Amino acid sequence: MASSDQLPKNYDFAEVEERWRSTWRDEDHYFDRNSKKPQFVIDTPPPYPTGNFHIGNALNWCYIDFFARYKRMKGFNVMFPQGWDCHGLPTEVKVEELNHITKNDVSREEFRKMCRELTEKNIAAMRITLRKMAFSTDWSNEYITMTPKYYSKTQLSFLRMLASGYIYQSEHPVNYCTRCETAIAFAEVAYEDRETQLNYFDFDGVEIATTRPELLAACVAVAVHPNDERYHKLKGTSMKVPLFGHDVPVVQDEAVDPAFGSGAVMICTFGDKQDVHWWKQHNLALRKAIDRQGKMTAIAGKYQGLNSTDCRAAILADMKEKKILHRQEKLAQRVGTCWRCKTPIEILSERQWFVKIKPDEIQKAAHEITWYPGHMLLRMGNWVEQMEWDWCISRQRIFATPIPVWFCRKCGEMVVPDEKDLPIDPTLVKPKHACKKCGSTEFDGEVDVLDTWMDSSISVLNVTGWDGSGKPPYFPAQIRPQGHDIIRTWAFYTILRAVALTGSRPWDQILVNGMVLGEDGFKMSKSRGNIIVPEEILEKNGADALRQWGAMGAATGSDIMFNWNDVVSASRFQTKMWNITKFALIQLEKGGFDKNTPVTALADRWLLVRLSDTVEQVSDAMEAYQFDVALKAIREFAWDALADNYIELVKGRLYQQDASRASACLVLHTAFDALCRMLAPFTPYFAEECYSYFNPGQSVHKQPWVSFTYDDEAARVEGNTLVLVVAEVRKYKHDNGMALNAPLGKVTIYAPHTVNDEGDTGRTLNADVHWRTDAAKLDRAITDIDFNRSVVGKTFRKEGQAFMDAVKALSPEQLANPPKTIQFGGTEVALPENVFTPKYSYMEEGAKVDVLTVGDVIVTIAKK
RNA sequence: GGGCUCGUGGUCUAGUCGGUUAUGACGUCGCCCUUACACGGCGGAGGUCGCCGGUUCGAAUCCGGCCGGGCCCA
Repeated sequence: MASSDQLPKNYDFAEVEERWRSTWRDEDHYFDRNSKKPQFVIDTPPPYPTGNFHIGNALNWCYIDFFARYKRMKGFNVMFPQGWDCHGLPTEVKVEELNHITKNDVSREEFRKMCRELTEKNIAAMRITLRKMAFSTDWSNEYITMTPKYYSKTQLSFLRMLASGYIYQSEHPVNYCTRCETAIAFAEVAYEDRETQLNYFDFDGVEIATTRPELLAACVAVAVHPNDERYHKLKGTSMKVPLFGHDVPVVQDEAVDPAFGSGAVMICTFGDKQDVHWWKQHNLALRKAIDRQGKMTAIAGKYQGLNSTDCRAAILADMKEKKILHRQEKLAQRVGTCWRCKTPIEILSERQWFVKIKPDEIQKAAHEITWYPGHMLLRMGNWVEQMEWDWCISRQRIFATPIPVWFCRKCGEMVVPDEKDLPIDPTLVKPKHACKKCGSTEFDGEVDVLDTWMDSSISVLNVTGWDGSGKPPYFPAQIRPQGHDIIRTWAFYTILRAVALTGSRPWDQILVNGMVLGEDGFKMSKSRGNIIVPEEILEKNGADALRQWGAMGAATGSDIMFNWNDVVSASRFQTKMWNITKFALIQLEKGGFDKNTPVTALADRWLLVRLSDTVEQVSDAMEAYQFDVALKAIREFAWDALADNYIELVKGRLYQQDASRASACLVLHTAFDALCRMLAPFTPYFAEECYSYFNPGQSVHKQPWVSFTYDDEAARVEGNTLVLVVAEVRKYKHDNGMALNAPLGKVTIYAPHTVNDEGDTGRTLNADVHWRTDAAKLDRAITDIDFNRSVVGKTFRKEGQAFMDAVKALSPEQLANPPKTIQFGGTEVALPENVFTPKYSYMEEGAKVDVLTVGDVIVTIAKK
């Protein structure tokens, strides 16, 4: 044990956190591949390396670290890996920005190199924040998706799914961002409200309303509702498209809303998802009017080369000139946009690669996973149920995992590499063998690359040791922690891939965290100016305070508003605990106790009962990932039970030197030790610091989780009474304008049981206290009656009020000594036990005394 | 329009398989520098638990409707 004068007066989080950070060793958090302990593998989210670890990440990682540390203390072999999901557009855009180039100004390889360098720099910056936050990361299991080691696994998974028929290529309409010049998946489409114009124009004699006149060239049909009598005569005919002159059929479809616009609608390839639907259903022609750059194609005739906005204006102008534009109306609509750049997406038909979605097997696996909170499973279910198209996994970009296939230049045959040659970039290397079909040695490498989610959706396979040969050794993982915003992407794709590649669910449990909102209750955004970065909190209040906010800010799973109040109260709790530490150290260094000291005094036994309850509550909450409940119970025990009640009660005993002192010392030590351990997952720096003063050279993070139990029902009941009595007398002092330590004179406590308080009550109240078990010899008058309404209601139901009136009508003698039965409403009924408590006013031996009642305990205070 | 979710003192929040006086934090007001702590202690004020209706002896809690916020999706 260290000496108490080594403790600084104030807790200096900056100094302490820095010191432990440089003391702790990474190896202590490594997953042990030779361990016999049960495994607990975490499928940590690999963040996108933007260079800034934002507060949403921080919350997510707090949860992970809480249970990672808890599980280690519980004896699990924990793997808390750290990945980095590198590929993708934002980095490409950033590189273009920083270097003032576009991706086409340099070679693909040069561009990739620039992306890699930026990513490495960003990862380095984010690692520093992770370390400051004291996350117990397993750095031996770090993975970076842009490295050959990782993306060879991505490519292997691609080849396996290609071989098993999950992956195919096909020409199919896809969502396409013409600014990013790439296909995107539905999960990457963000819908935004926009105001647009609905244009009514003459379409070969029929009025048609459209929001997208620029797609006139891509018109392939006119659709009407089959029951719409206005258009019965059009059935089976064809119509001439204005301005362009090609003929299109008239089709009938129930999905046409006769009340919208004119009730006749033109089908274009493709204005929206509905067009795709109709196009498939009615087997219509395909007319591509917009190309990958968003420019009008040759079929747009004189409009060729215009972008869609200019084309729209030009076509409307031409319609006006031809006097076929009838009118225009404003219309609010939701348009699909690219979630990264907010450009409205186009639906283009392109040759792309797809992953087959099999809803049933995904649902089955999703249901085998335990979801925290449970309702998040519904979100997954809803998403799976309404999937219409397969997952488009090809992208026309550069910084991504290459699709490892070639095509024979002569016969078009697809050629794949040997698995042992992975990773490969088919644009840089050639196949090792000639084409099996035609013998040609001329090939074109696939230039499309993979969707980033193809990398990250095998994170769990990567960490559990998947290499394509049999079941991965640590699969499935125990838990996936992630936010609810990426259920439809990361969680969904991971389940899909795990099932496709291994046939089973990827994890046992999934813990879904909420979003972090700004202090104003809105999503954090630059425009609102409500962004809080973790670094700012680390600077002002330290990692432990930030972590406490993460635990207590809201129930696990619900959205959490950032709140400086919570950070401040977290810091105050640390101050309080720091002083408890100091007090305990000062008392315990005086010595005089050992583990075999008998614990006899009521206050001591009571605290052990409270501690036992707390340990149980906290442990249960940790198992259920209810970090708010756990930390709240810890704080309540430390602040309320230990500091405000117990220490105040036994202070006097600790200041003196006798046998009863040892009992208090043992209890104090037991409680303090348990507190350090329970705090360890939440406030690792702080818990380590406190623990180290009592156990120099030892780390609290290597101790087992608390398993303390103490069963003493009498101590619970009587101790609660004791605490309430003391509080009541303090309040009495307060009400009488006395200082809390002012001497009080004779206090007599009439309790139903003997109380061995070792003089604690008298010392803490600074009074001449006498505990007695006999009945108080008081003249008492009943002033009121308290009913136990839960008993009254259960027993008498509707007659409850009548019963209470009957009791009130009893004489004072009867109330003081209640009969077994009572009459009311014409019948005689048994008087239930504990159904009422009379309120008394007391006189002791004719002398003036103040009387307090606490439950069934009577306290008389004889004034001096 | 659909699904999910939330609505509790000035602010944030716990409680929600019904039951005596609705939890805590921050703020606020009063008293107290008691040999761990004034970054503290003790106490007070402050709530028609979104609104309306129902079930019940009894509803923040269960049911129905409405209003409002958030997220996801049409």
